Amino acid sequence: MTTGENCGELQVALDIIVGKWKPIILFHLMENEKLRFSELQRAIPEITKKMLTSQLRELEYNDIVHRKVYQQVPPKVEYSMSPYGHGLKPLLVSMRSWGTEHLEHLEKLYGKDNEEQKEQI
Amino acid sequence: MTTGENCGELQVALDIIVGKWKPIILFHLMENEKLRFSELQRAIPEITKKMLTSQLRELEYNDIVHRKVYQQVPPKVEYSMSPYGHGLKPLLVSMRSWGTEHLEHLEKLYGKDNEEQKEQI
DNA sequence: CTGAATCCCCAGGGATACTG
DNA sequence: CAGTATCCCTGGGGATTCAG
Repeated sequence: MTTGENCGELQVALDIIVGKWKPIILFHLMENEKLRFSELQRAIPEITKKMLTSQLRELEYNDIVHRKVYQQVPPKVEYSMSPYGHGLKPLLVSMRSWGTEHLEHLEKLYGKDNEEQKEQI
Repeated sequence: MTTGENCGELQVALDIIVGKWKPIILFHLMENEKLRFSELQRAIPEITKKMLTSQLRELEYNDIVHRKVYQQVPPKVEYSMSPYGHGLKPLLVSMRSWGTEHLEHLEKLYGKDNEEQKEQI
């Protein structure tokens, strides 16, 4: 087996949770059970409808989130983690804690004002 | 605590391993102990020098990989996982296995020919 | 051999307006 | 309310060239 051969699978996993908005969307859905489209919008004020829609659609395609449409007027749509999607939570949590520790590590390396140094790359 | 508040940490973790080439670079370095610049190039033929350099620089800044320069002519540079960087391996491996399982899951959902359907999003 | 510097392109997002 | 549809712009990468 050549090295890095099965790296595509990692990429697959990344594609699910990468995207400017997917992480925050996922955390909101992890902590809130059910959220309407407008609730997600209010929770993430900077996101546009277009982006929210597309990110949710991708997550839905990957069976991470479930989309429940209430046939009524005015429309009502609820998003939630799918049963399968819950299997992603441990990974999400692990990544978040690694990120937290990494921030501290960077601080040790470069000091508190590491933002400027980051620019210099 | 408002929901999604600490999502930035997840983003931090993602920024490390995201990038078209970082995953494959990391797997090569995980499995090979030490690799020269040109060896990485040969291992990943499609990558350009520019990209390889920039991705390695970012990984180096984050103390994931170590860069050892031999002061000699012709130049020789060896890249390897840093001691700290090894702490990322479990996460990488977890993500890869999740990715593997997810591919099977998608296959169950959409069948073997899921590439076409993916286009339809 | 290991990069740095330039130029260039296009797809991923943002802003805005419209619709069932 | 929950999206589409359009237009537009930026920057992440690719190709190529130069350099120590």
